[in-house]
Amino acid sequence: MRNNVKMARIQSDLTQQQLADKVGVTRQTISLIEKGKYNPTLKLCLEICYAVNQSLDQLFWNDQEE
Amino acid sequence: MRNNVKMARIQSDLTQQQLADKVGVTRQTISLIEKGKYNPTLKLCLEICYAVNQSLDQLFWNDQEE
DNA sequence: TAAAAAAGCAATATATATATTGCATAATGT
DNA sequence: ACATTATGCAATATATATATTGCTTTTTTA
Repeated sequence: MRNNVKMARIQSDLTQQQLADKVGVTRQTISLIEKGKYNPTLKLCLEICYAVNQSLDQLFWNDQEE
Repeated sequence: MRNNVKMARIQSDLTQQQLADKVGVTRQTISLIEKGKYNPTLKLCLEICYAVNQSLDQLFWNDQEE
């Protein structure tokens, strides 16, 4: 579940709390997603994309690992 | 929750059941996702992408609706 | 046009994403 | 150094994604 949320958040100059508020979840949820310990829903992924102006592929794409 | 899963699945010449088997969920889950009545997890979205050789953006991107 | 296959759909059960609270640790600024 | 802010993390609670079963309706094909 690796992703680029943390990098994109920092580039957007947002704290975890600020991003959480923007997308309507708690700070913990953002923290766990950044750490790769959560499997977020598509809706939340999209909201994070909108919040930091990136696409799904930019933030969440992973080549298929065997 | 509109998406392009149904189109991509048909282009890949797969039934709902075959796609479900490929990605390890039930036919119902695929059906509801195609109908836009589910909010799938990122992991499942990625597995669907791999199964039909498309990207997240191709299958699941939606412009932010206000 | 009838049989077979595919898809829709409803109800209930289960697994897990997310919330909540609280505290510990790390980072940042003064 | 100290105060402040940001982040990590654990435990429990809740909401919801997904499974399961079974039946109906639609689509495909012979």
